[in-house]
Amino acid sequence: MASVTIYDVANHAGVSIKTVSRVMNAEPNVRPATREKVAAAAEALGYSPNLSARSLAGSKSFVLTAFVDAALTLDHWSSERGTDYLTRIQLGATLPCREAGYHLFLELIDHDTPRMRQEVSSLLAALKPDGVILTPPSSDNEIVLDLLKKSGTPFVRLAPERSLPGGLRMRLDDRGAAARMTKALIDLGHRRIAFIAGEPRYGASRARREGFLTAMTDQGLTVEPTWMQDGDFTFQSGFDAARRLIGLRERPTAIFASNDDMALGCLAAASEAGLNIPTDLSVAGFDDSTGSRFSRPTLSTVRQPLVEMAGAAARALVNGQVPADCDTDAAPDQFPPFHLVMRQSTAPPPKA
Amino acid sequence: MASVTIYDVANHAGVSIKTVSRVMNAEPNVRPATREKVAAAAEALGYSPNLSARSLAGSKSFVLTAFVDAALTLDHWSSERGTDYLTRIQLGATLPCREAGYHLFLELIDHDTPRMRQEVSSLLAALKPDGVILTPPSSDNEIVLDLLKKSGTPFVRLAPERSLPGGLRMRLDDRGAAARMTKALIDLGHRRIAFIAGEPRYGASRARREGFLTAMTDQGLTVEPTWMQDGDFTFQSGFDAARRLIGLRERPTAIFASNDDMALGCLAAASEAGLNIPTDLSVAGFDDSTGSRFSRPTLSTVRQPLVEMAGAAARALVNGQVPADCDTDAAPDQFPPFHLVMRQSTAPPPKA
DNA sequence: CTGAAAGCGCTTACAG
DNA sequence: CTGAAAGCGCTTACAG
Repeated sequence: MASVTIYDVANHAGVSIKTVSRVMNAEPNVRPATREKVAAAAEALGYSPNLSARSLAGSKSFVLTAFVDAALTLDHWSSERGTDYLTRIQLGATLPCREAGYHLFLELIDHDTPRMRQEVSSLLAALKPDGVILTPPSSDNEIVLDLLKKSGTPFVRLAPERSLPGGLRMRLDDRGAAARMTKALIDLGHRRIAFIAGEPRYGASRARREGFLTAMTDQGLTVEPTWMQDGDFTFQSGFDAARRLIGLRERPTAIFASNDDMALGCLAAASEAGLNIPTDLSVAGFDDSTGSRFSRPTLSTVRQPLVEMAGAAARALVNGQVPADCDTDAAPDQFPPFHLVMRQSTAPPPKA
Repeated sequence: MASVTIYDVANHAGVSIKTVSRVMNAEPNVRPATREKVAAAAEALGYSPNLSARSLAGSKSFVLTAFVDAALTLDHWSSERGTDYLTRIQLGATLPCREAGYHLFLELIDHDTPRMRQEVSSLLAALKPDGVILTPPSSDNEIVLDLLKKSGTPFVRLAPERSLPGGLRMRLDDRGAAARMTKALIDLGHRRIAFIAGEPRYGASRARREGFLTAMTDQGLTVEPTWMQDGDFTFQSGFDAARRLIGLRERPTAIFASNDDMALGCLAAASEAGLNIPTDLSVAGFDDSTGSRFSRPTLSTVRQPLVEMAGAAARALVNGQVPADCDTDAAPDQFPPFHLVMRQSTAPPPKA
């Protein structure tokens, strides 16, 4: 079946193709009667503008690309473990795209391979996306960020971990989420709560630390200096910090590690010390990483609202709200809502 | 950054754009020296052909589209249950696409809504995909099939259930898989094995039935006529059939239901009769549906190898092996390998 | 083996 | 408010 083009519609409606173009793009300066005539003709002929032609002629490609790590996806899939990035991104981004006449290419990227630069570079050249949604670890990949900037493509970085510049950085409200998790531990009955901070270079670390301290203070609880431990977001640093905390004379009844990897380190340290989680000690993490769902016990944590974030990212991109040289954190009121996920690693404190 | 075009490469190499085009598309009739010169220029400039331009000028769009059900995806995601279609399709189809310079649009389709026809139709008009991969329930949706045929788009139907015509139909080897599951039950020690057949209109039903009978015969086992029950692939029909089987004087020790829904019906009937699965009775299904993974007990079943099927589908499509008017079952040697997934619902028969 | 011309189906920039 | 011309970056069909 020969496809119907803008010329067919123009003929059918008795106008020029430019007028058809105006109507299809909802541009101003068309008389209502003309507009309706054209719309009717398009409807009757079943006309939809060819994406390639629009893309080639115009300044927009009507294409968004999301970068997702190939290895991570493969791992998620083959281990048959719950939630995965791909579906969440797709679900979140699809609706805003559809509403704006956009289409989404979800590209699996082989991070940390020699050919990645070449792959990403030709992806951008071939697709010319109007915007790119980066998910971890793309969000923090210097080569990706570099290529994106050079190509002048607007991009949104979801849940970036490192304080690299560039793009619209979108993450949950770390401060508020940490405060809420702290409050949840307090509500369980805990009073002696320790905190393991992350790599201090990252804004997220500071924000989570602040959230913890604020919540404690707000509830009228004191924080012993020895309960504030430094970590660097690694399992090992969580393990070491937990060891120190467990050895304390005035041992805390709960540890809030400011990411899941460190919280998993706490579980290991507790196990080594013969402590039962959660009856002897509660442990909470942050991120809702895959590991948190399959540790023993499973970890109470804070979930990054990836679906909502992908939606907000797509919306910002299709609305042209992200300039090519953007280098800002998303405004606080754009912070998507987070969720506390309380699993097996937290419980009321042991009776004194 | 102004992007580099075919003209830049032509200038750099001192040839015409047509020659550059030949080299980029690996066409014949270019002197090796010229070819190298052009390749070097493209490399040096970081040139990648613009997909829109190729698509608009040429007969191919270099785009494949996969249709996935929106509601199903949403359900999979929000229930936080393992495997999902989306990831499997993406993983399977990505590699063949990449190798052929193709890109994949994964489109979420709202099946069974009034606007579906319009949506799919404009999708095809806008994207002009060179091929479409259909997953259930798109594989059996008459409107989708109709639109695809009218548009002249080659398509592959993954795991189609109904005997509607059209496309390249790709499914696992039902006969072989049923035989293998039967063999697995026999290997567990079962001799009295019942079978619940599906809707006889479907080829798959007949094939599974044959596979069962063949395996029983090959192992020298007899099949009582009362052990062969008719079902129609619904939960209810499985429930009813299982009731009849359980009431038999010579009750079978295992029931092989030829799809998961019917097998789940068997579980319900067994529960009603106070039988313990698997100690009193083994039950096996077919499909590896989501339900099979979360029933109590979890169901032993046959997995549709969706990743491999998506891969084979993408390969056939990008290689142009699927004519627009294709209406055939994939050749038996193209049947992707299946896997038996033995879970909690099967065990050795009770000691007599 | 190589290239000049035409055209894919739109949007842009401009004119009226 | 509407339209005629030019051009986006390629491939096709043809010529040499």
